[in-house]
Amino acid sequence: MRATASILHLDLDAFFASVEQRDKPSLRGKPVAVGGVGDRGVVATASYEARKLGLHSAMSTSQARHLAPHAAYLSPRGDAYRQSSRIVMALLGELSPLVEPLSIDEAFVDLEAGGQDTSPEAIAGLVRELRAEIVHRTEGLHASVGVGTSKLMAKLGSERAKPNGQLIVPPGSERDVLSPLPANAIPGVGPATMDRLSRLGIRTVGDLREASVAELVRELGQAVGESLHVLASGRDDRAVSPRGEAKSISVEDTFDSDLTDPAVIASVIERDARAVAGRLTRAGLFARTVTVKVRLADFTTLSRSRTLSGATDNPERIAATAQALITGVRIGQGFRLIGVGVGGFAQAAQEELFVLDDQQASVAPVMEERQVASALRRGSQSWSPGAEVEHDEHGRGWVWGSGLGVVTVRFETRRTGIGPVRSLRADDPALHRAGLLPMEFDHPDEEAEPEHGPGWARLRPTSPTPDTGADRGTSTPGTSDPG
DNA sequence: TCTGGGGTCCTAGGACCC
DNA sequence: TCTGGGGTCCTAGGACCC
Repeated sequence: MRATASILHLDLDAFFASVEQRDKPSLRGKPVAVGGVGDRGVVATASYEARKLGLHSAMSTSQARHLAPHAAYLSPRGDAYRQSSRIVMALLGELSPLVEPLSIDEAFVDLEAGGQDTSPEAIAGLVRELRAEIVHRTEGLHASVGVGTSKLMAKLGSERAKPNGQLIVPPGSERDVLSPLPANAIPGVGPATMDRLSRLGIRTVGDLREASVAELVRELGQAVGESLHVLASGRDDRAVSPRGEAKSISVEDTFDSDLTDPAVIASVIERDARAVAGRLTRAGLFARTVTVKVRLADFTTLSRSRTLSGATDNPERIAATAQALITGVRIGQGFRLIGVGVGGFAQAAQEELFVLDDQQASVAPVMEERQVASALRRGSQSWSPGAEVEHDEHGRGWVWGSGLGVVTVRFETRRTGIGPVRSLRADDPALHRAGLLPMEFDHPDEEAEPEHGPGWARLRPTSPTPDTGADRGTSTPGTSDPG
């Protein structure tokens, strides 16, 4: 914990859904849910309009459709989210060399390390400009920002500032802010930990602080018990540290219906193993440990892993190891999910002296991709809802829905305003998948050192950014955003 | 209303080594 | 024969995050 509020936490509001609303003008102001659109899907992000109808992340899509039958249900467009994320992260990098991305839409920034003026007035102004600049560079996305004396306080601040707001938690107010919060306001306290805590009679962060460390450690284990007590007391000294290299890579699929056919299972393993190997190779990494994950029909989740004697990025080797591992799992009522992952990374391959045991695995016949697709009952060229397309005659648009050989497309982009809907034949030769519409501030290949110091405000293009949305959080007692 | 996908970190037991 | 103690690696599972 520091003397000044100089750690910033930024969270992009309803990120996936907001990107969709930005890129699809007809969805602005409407309920939108992004996630798995099938029977077994879950909502990854709901727009604020959808949240008013009771939708939220992790809710099953079938339940969401029940609550909000007229909302738009879209498959995620990872490339589009990464494009906007890059822009925001690059902007944060201009504030300080110490930026720690937590996920695609969240990051901590150490403003002190960036040489920023950390007086409350300066911070409030800086954050306001930062948020306006994000709207400008991302063409309309909003962020909520918290600033505090520690990571915990900054994160709680941005949480409270949502949506589209900012909040500086004043130094010295930490305990007062923390005490009344429910214990699960602390990141890391989920349902299981909350259950155990309530058995100890602990409900709030204040209760947590009063509890003895010994008791917490006994109930929750060494690491969780100790860190929880420290955080609850507001003594959070965790540094903002840019992420190291990834520690694992994995791919997994949940199937529309449980898989029981060994040949289909083998083909899925083969495909996933190759996908993982491809990502390894592109990252220039080699892995020693191969893991197979299986979820049974009754939702029990199993994993089997094997550590090789040398690191590899060889698709055949990874596939053979994964095949050998899954052969050891009884199929029973069927597999709901299958995943393949690798870990234990090395920078170079160390091929093994003995590569015998995996080859002995009885490998079921592997099917063609087309056969796998049909076995999984997924159209090999189905158009996923939300996908960007281009039509030779009608121009750019996105898939509204498809089925029975017909694709319905709305022809609009974030630059066009609301466009018309047309139904086309799914095999219309003039209809293509489209790439991302480029964004002015996106520089995916740029590895240049960001500019530090004086801040980006001076580097900003001269075109004025319209003021978007009022700050929320200015009226929250015990906080300082002079507005 | 049955529960995604991609990750990280922790725990606990057993093997193995000195 | 009646059995320490510590360290590291591996495996499996679980909690949690967005």
